[in-house]
Amino acid sequence: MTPPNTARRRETSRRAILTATFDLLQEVEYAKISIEGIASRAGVGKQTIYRWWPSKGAVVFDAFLMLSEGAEGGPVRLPDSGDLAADLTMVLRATVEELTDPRYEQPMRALATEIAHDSELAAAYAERLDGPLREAKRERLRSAQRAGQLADDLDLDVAVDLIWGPLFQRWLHRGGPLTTDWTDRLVATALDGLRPRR
Amino acid sequence: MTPPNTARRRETSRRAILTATFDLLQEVEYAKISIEGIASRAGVGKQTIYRWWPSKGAVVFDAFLMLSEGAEGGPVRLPDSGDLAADLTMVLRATVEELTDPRYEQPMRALATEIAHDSELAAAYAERLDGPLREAKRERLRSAQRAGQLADDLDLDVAVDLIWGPLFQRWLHRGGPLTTDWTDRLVATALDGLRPRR
Amino acid sequence: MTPPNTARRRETSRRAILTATFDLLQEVEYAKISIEGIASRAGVGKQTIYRWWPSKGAVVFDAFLMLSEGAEGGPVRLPDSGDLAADLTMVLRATVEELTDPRYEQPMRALATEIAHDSELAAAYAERLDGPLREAKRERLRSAQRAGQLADDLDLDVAVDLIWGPLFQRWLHRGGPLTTDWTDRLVATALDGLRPRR
Amino acid sequence: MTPPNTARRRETSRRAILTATFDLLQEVEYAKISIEGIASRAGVGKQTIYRWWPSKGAVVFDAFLMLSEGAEGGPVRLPDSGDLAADLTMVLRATVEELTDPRYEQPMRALATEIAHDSELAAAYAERLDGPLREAKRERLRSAQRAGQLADDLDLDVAVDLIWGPLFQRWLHRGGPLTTDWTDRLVATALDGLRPRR
DNA sequence: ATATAATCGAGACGGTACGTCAGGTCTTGCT
DNA sequence: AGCAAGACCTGACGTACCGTCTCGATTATAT
Repeated sequence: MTPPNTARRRETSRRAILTATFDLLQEVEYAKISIEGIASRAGVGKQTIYRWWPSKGAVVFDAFLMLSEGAEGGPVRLPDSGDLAADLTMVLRATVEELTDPRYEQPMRALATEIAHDSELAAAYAERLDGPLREAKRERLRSAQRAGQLADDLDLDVAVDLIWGPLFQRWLHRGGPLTTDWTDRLVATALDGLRPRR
Repeated sequence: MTPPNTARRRETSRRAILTATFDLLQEVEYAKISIEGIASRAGVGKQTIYRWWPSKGAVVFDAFLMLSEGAEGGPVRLPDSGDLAADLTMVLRATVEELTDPRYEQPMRALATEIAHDSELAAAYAERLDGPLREAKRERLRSAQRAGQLADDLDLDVAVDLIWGPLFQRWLHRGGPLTTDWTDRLVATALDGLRPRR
Repeated sequence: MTPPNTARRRETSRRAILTATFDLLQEVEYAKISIEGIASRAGVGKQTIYRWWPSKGAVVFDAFLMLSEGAEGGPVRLPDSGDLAADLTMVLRATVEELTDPRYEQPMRALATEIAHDSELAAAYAERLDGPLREAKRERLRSAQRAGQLADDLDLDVAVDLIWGPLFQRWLHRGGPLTTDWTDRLVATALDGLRPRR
Repeated sequence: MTPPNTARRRETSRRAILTATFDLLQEVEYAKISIEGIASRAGVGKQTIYRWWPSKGAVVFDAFLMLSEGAEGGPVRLPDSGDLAADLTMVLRATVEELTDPRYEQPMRALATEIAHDSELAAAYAERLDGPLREAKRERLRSAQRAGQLADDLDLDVAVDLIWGPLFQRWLHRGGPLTTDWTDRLVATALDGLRPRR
């Protein structure tokens, strides 16, 4: 994602570009964001963007990366109180909070749709951004599995998809309101399954 | 979605535009499709598009609508052999087939991302395109519920999300390969839930 | 200038079009006047204009024709007090008045430049609009010639051009201010010639 | 007539645009010339035209300017054989030749009518294009005046208008054929005046 | 008085050009 | 060498009009 020799690269320009990008994402519709706009907002020549990023999506992606690296101190962990249902409920509620936060909603939709169209970006996303988070989710489930709260033969990847897939889908496609009621039922249903339990 | 008086509208132009749109969606990346391109491909003046549709997304949407209306004869129904697991497995495999069909993949990604950015479009999608299909899904589950195969207190809407949400999410975000193996495990896990039975 | 059978033609529409045209000429730059604009201002279908006039210039021309026919009662005559210099001075001052009248300046510039580009229109202009006026000018000079105030062998057509040519030229090309001082000197110089007398 | 900083301007583009403009003026009716047409003929982006010229008329004007600057070597001078009538006759015949030359007629009509509608352009024309020529005309007359061939109190500006005004007027408004016979009579009448001598 | 046919208003249509915005490349000095 | 600045060619935007073409709904004779 950064072709030439990084040595002489000016760090201040890089940060200015990524910050300007993220700021713009919050302010205007994604489709209306332009390289020119980013450059002028960042006080940077267009060439400086084209030199270091192959596409607008890549800039957006790096803007998120910068943000997440800034936030992070050490590996991500999901809460583990021993009560899986309670922990999941809490995490999903927090996720909903973030997804509907006006500061992040538009930028995240932008990232999501860029990924949908660009498989290289999708791979980078899977590795750099989603990877650690997904591992944390898997880890929390593994812990529950060890505690006998989940089926032994459960495919943890499928399980992660089963819980978070519906949430992201509903959010991205506006399938309905993201209420706590809904997330709570989602967790319960995923844990118990559709079939009647005795 | 169609502002002026529809009376004098020329049906041949309308069809030409929608057909051209869908054809283009298969050939070139969505972002590179232009109103100008659609108009010239359809042999139509640009104004004729701007007169009847408010945005590129709306045209794309109507192109899908035309397609689905053409295909449909009566209400959509999911197979009902009495064996829910088998039926769902089959339907999901077919869905995967469609989602990865080169003719439809790009157009459907385009539609999905347009919906993600335009809530009006999302509403129209929910009502006109996804609505009947979702009702069919719910109906199949209701039938199973009546047969005692699903929990009595199951929220069918959540159930639908639980099965199809992960699928669409994995497809759209390229979360991994869409193999029959994965869909089969998805169905099984959704039906049984994450918790151990017995 | 009016092709089909004039019998069934609606006179009210014709007048509305010509009036609207002349009004528009006063209000907006000639280049910005459109058939659509005239039609909508006149409350008339575009086809009604296209049916009866071959070009925008022709409509403008007819608008002038209508005006001049309205004004006229009998043939045009220039004043003839017996004092040619005085009469010409007066007439030229009046002409300047008209050429710089804000109600007429723009429309007349429009007509003048249409004529410059369309020789058919120029012929119609020469015959219907300029013709009678030019004949009146010639007649006034002929009268002076009979009175021995002009050279016997004078070509009256050249004489008319010599007096009014410079005026129109200065007006149309904005060669300088059209003051009474200038017109008076023009008349005097034209009458006496450039060469020294005696 | 040239807004931004001229420093970075590409001279090749400028010349291509002006040349293309002049060429087009010879080929097609002025009203049918478009910025788009000029740009494509010149192999230039439209923006490059809009960047440096405010209007189509300004481009046309500069095209003429380029031509006249190319032709010129030093200040313009009218022939001075000592015989004013002969010299003027010759010059007017040459002017007629030029005005009716198929290469220049349409372009010059275009320039003339642009000037008629745009007073800024008219001012630029008066200063840059017509100015030197008019001074040459005045100078020739001044020389004749010194030689006692013209009245001492003659206003040379009026005199210039008296000779060339009728010519341009007849040409632009197609007032009649531009024969040598007519121009010769024009010169004679202007010199002698309308009043009888002796 | 009624049929009948041209004219009318309205405005959709396939086009062309408008003047603007942005994309991505290239060039020019400055640091 | 990287950079800010910005000119350049390209292509698309959304709008305004072009001149043609239906549509009913008036008229104004010609039956």
